[in-house]
Amino acid sequence: MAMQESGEMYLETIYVLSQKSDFVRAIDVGNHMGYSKPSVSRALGILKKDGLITVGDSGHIELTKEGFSIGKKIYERHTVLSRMFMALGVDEKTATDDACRIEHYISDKSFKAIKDHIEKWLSDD
Amino acid sequence: MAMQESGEMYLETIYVLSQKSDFVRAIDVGNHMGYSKPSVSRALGILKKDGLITVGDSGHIELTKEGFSIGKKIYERHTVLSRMFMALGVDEKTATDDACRIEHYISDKSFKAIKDHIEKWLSDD
DNA sequence: AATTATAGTTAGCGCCAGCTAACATGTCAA
DNA sequence: TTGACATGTTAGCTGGCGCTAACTATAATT
Repeated sequence: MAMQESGEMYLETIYVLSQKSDFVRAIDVGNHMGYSKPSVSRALGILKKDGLITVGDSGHIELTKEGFSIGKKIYERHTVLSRMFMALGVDEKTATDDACRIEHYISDKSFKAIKDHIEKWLSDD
Repeated sequence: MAMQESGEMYLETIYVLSQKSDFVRAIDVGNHMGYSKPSVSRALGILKKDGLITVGDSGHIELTKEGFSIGKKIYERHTVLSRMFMALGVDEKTATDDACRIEHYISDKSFKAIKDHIEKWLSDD
């Protein structure tokens, strides 16, 4: 089945936390997202079942190749969309909040179109 | 409670159908959205309870002032976002599909920023 | 008048994805 | 060693919002 907003958010969070720490545990994900332990536990179970993460005996979460590529993709959208909104004069909080929702709903095609456009636009100006 | 994507879609649909017809019934909404009668029936019940629509004895649906303003607002976002994506070179189907989801998730601030920008950008070019 | 079609509702199912309560484990400190 | 805190899981609740099946009521057709 197609990845849901929820699953993408978990993967993105794991991706981001992995950049900053040597390891990522369920509790870290929950703290970062503001979700309860059981919610995280179940969500990770699904991601594991779907082959998007692996969890070692120590509880350390690793993204699989596919999980990594989704997490990274969503995070890139997040940064590009946030920067776009801020470049348009939107305050940081609103920009990142909006990016955080839209990142899950925009198609590859439209995202690429936006990205290409703002690159051109920001360099021309 | 805050308006959900689902409720906004119903209001937008009723708004659009109202522009084209003398009256709008539940069945028309269902046909347009591709939803079953019971789904529409319940959704309309909620919108009615929330004071966003009224339904006369004939089954004709009317938007209240508040329902109208939401429907109109979402529809405006739909058209502006669609046109934006198409102006960026995205095909019509993708553009409208994306607009149809994003229209529910973008803040007023960011939408206004985008709208202002593309107006300027399209006129400059 | 009897049948059939159209419109709407009620009851109940399923999936998603939060939540709390309660419990199992493991580690660390008194 | 024992008690407390941290981490994770299980069971079960909730609300959102699709669905089908089955019913009612009204309108149109034969």
